[in-house]
Amino acid sequence: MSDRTPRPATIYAVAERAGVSIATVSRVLQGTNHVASATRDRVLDAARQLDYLPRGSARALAAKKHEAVGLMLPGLSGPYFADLLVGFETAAAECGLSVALLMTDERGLSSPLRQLVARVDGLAVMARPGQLAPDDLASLGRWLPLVRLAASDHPATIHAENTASARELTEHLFGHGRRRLEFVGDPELAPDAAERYAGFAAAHAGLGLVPAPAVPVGFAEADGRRYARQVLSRAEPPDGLVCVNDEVAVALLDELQRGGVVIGRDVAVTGWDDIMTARYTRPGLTSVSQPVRELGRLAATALHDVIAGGSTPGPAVLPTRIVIRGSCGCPEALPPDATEPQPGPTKEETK
Amino acid sequence: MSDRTPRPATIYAVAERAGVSIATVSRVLQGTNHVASATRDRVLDAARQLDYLPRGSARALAAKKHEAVGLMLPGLSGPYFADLLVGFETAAAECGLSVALLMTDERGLSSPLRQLVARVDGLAVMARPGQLAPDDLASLGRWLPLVRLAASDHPATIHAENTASARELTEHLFGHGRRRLEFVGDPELAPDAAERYAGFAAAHAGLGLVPAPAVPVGFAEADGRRYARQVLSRAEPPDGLVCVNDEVAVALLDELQRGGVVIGRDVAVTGWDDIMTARYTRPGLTSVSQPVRELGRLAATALHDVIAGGSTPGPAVLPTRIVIRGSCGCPEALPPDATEPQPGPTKEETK
DNA sequence: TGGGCACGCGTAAGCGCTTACATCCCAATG
DNA sequence: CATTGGGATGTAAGCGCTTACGCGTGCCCA
Repeated sequence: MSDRTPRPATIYAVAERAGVSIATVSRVLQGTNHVASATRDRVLDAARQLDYLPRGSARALAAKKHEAVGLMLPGLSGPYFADLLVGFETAAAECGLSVALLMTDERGLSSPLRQLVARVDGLAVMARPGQLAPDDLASLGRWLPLVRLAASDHPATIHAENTASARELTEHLFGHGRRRLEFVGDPELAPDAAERYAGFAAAHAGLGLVPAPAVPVGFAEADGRRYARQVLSRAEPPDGLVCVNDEVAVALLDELQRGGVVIGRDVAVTGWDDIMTARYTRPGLTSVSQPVRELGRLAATALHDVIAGGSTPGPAVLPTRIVIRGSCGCPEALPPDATEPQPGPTKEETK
Repeated sequence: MSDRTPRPATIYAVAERAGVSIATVSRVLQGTNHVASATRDRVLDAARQLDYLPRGSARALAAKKHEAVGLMLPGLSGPYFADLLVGFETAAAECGLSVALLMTDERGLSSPLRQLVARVDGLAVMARPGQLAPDDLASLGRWLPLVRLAASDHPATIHAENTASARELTEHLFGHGRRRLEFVGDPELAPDAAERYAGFAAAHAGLGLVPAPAVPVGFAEADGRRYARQVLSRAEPPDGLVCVNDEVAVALLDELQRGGVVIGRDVAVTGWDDIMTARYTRPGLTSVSQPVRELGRLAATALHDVIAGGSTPGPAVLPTRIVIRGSCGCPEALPPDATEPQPGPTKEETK
């Protein structure tokens, strides 16, 4: 613990011990240039004996690169961000890049952001609308390669497909005979939400219907619960609820059930993201599965390409997959009463 | 995008523009020492005009500190790690520290780890047993302050209480009249798991019973499913299953239900972590809630204290809370058949 | 046998900051 | 009026590494 050597070995110590110059040590350690294998071994030995570890800061300063990328997220609640992060980190590591993380849920972001920007070679940003002024972003882009996540307004954004899936999902509910649909989620809160509502509206337009206005609620369970209670108190409740994400959907579903509503019969409920919980509600939650991890991975590799190659990162849109379970009204191979045996896995029809 | 200036402003440019020396610029920018307010304003102006941003690497090199801490995790699956990360990042940010993240699920960790260690002032490590050789850790500790997470063998570990809660949970099942209990989880896979099994065993010992050997399965849903199928095929199945975490528990619960087993009547099931899904199974999953976010927060602040103060980080053990729902056999205010209205929130008795 | 050419390695010039120390100037003091 | 002290600023020495450049070998080929 406390036998931490006051001054860890430097490249000079290694060079001296190996009887070579620091340049040679440097060459050996990063594998550039040719070094006679005998010399290399001596250097490697010396480094090992001294437990040498090059200071990242010194390397970064001299080489003018950090070998690190940053990821800025608007919070880390829910499985969505965790998965995104996994994909990002994995891909970054494969490219030999460290990952610096910044969550800026509520905090004033200016100072931490600058700190982050000063220590990475590229940055992936996912931010809520209004969280980051366009000026800030422009200024960021002047410093380093930038990739935007799920920002429909940005040219080089990378995100999952929303509008078409939302339309298809909505049409699926129409197919179940549902006509009084509502979109539960605030389009103002995220570009993704806006696109999903657009798809919801498009499906209505396709049938000559007028979509109900979006229900402006947040992304958390509490938001879903709250709205469910409001629905329960209404004289003419909707017969279908297209939720902006699964958190809202499962909470809403749960609360409606507690209010005596039979999901899939009285009302159809759908979510978005296909989180773990969607598989465990009764009925299972029909949802839209996004390749979130892939999204993170793509962000990291895009950054790596830009950093390495210098090309501008292109936009990308990833495909989604509608996962049908019981909450939309589809039959489900599940024990409604668990006393009667019903073997076999959940039926998950994918389009 | 591509109007990225080839050479961003340095401290020299700012100094020149402000008509002062770089020392003064440095002093102004980090608020040390006294600088005449007129001078300060000139410097600040110049910096703003040039959009100056100090290179992190140069600062780190000169100041011999990175102002960053690292977090090493064995994967990021499930809500557990995400929450831990949130706590860690939040606290680190409050201390003015950047966060570098390293996930080392399967990868050979040597190289990325070294890269990480070279760029932070302190490191919090959570690793599976055997993932990190004791030598590695000792060597790490020689480089920088280290905090271990959920590593019962380490002196300065910080983790949540396990044994007592497991014992209490097990005794709760005894109270339901259960006698053929099994612990589903591999004590070899994590110190936490070992401690939980120890508590499970202690409860048995308290009643003069001999605990069944632990069922060595992993932490994932698939592990729970697999074991459930095995249980279903047995002549004399257990009447209580204490699972190492909620992922395993919910999957097992689901699979048993599909096999016709009535949870809470035929068998009691409990989990650990109190993840979101635990609230949505039917019956709800009885689980143990850990202050995971607090754990992350504690790790970060501990590191900060060590870095700043030089004191060795002390161990810490955080309290847990047993959350009773229906899966253990307790009555639950839930609609078994959702056609009959049953208002009111889930009853969650906490000890 | 000599010129050229790789190859292997050392020399030294930075990279952009922090900070100990020196310096300057002016107000306060005897 | 000379002296002194201290606040404001400049000077310069690093921090530990990368890398352009160049020198000295030994070897091949003419």
